[in-house]
Amino acid sequence: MGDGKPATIYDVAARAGVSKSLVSLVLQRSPRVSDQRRAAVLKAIQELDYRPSTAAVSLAGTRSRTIGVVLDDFRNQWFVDLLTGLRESLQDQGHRLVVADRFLNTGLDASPVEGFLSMRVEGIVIAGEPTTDLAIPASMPLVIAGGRVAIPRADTVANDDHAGGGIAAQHLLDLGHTRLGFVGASSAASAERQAGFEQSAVPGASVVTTVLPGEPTEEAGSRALGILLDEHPDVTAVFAANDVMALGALSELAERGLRVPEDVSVIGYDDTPVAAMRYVGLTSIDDRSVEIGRGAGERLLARIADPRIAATELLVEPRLVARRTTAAR
Amino acid sequence: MGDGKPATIYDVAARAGVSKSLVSLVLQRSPRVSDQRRAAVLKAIQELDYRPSTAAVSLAGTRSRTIGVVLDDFRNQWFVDLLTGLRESLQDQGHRLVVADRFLNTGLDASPVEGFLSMRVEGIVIAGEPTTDLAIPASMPLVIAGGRVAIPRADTVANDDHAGGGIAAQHLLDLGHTRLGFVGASSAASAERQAGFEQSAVPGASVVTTVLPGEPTEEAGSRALGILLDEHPDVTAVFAANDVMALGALSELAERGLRVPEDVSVIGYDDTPVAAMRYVGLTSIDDRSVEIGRGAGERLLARIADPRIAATELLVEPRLVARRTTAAR
DNA sequence: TTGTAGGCGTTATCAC
DNA sequence: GTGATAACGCCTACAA
Repeated sequence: MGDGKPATIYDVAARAGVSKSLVSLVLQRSPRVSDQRRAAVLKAIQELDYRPSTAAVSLAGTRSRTIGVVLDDFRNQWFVDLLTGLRESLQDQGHRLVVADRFLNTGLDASPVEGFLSMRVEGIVIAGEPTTDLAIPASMPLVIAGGRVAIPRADTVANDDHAGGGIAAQHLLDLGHTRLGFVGASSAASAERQAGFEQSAVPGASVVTTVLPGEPTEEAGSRALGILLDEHPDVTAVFAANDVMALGALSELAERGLRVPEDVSVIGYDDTPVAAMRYVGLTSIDDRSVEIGRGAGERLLARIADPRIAATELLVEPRLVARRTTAAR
Repeated sequence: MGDGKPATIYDVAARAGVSKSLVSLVLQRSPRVSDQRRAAVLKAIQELDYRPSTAAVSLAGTRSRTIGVVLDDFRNQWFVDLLTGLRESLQDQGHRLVVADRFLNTGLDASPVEGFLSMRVEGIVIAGEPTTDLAIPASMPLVIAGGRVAIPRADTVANDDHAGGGIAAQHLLDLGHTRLGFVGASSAASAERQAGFEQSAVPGASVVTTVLPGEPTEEAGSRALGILLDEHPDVTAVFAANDVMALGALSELAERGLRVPEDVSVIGYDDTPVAAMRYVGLTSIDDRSVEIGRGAGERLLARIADPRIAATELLVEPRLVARRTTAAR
């Protein structure tokens, strides 16, 4: 099939011996078409390898049936599961997903949102913390997935960090640990996780913490744990604000000659792919990204249907994923 | 700005007191517009927060100025650097990048290519090995980035696996190792890397290999190294077909109580983000994804400009990234 | 340098 | 049921 220009409805109509309108009706699965003509049209579509032009569809139609997903960075893998959830809730309704991180079209657009606006998306999902420079029109249906910073008119669907911290504490208590440590950074999530951790742990154990200003990086994890161990060498279990910091903690422990989990148990947060690697085997708290995505999609659909509904906040319950880095005391 | 419907050129024209065409000319940076009118138009655009509709643009224009990038899976992080390179070479020409992995719009399209075809993209980049079920029209400008399976009419830009294997060997020889091992799987890349490795190593060292059928997974890396060490316990350095397998090798070594790099040096391939983590510190071969992306973008532009040019194959020279898992004998 | 008219491929609104 | 016909927002000759 050496196709020159893509086929149009006109081509299909001519080939099927019907009008352009009829083709359009078939495309939209209208029931008001005789089976005979429908078959003829479908046959022609097949033969011509016809494919509707999204440009023409969204220009002529009242809606673009497209949802834009803004990621902060393709390197933050958690979006993969989020997309799965979004897909589940959005594609049944025929919505197409378009993803972009902050960098994908820099040089063309100031922000990924710019591009989405040009595409006339019907709604936007922001994965993670929304940065203030996104400039999203007030009339655009919007949901924050995984972020805690609420934007007044936007729905929020996120993991329950406080509960997650509690789960981490309970796990360590169950294993018999009584001298616990927490390493964190200066983010809302870290603070929430810490609070939940301490609240659930304190009745049965002592908790010492080191919270470093700045991002929750591997480097920060190493430094924080170093400081914590220098002051409290008797700690037997450590909860890190996220997996990346936990990785930093692990390398710090290795450098100090401390074995994991024999000498110190370590638990992270987010259940990232790295944590699941056999070489790492990090016990972590699964933030249920798929669920978050599904919830976010549902909220967005509701908001698109009726933009005036009140903003809601949905918390998804996290759960423990036990691996090799935690063990009984 | 409670914007109801997005502004159109008509609105802009009316506000600036000019015709619609004039607005269009300004948008396209035409020099044949008086500074005065241009200023007026730009001002109106600002005030109305006008943004051209990509749908209308690609419908009316002769070209969509859009490039589709097909990823096999968002989990394979190497595409991140590839995108950087693609961006560098494509966006100067005003091309917009759209990415999709195999799953993004399943349920709507049979394959990501379907969606791109509907969008009337001007070209397609396939990241990694092209799967045969993609069904790309012969007339679509196409380049395979990072894959070795050539499609007749497509350009190929890839890392020079053979050279990379040689670099790995040379590194280990330089460190004084003489009993080398290789663990691989059944992929074209693995075979090439192995060949390059053996060819450069054999003069000065012995090489034993274990190649397992199937995918190059962490699990395969563990198994392969286990087999290799059982038969050849005297090996002091191991080259794995990729970082993931190397990770598997590392965990196998840990389980056997062998220290890295004191007892055994390990070197991977791809220089993935995981390898760069402090906790891992895996010496690896950088496949230069940014360069590959840049090259792929350039090839694609050339092919779009003249679809009849002969398909070319560009090999990018990889380079060593030495970290903690390799040391002198 | 500026304005006019036609068309891009599809949906939506009518008549028939 | 089916088929004209007018939008949709923009670009591109072409005319002025």
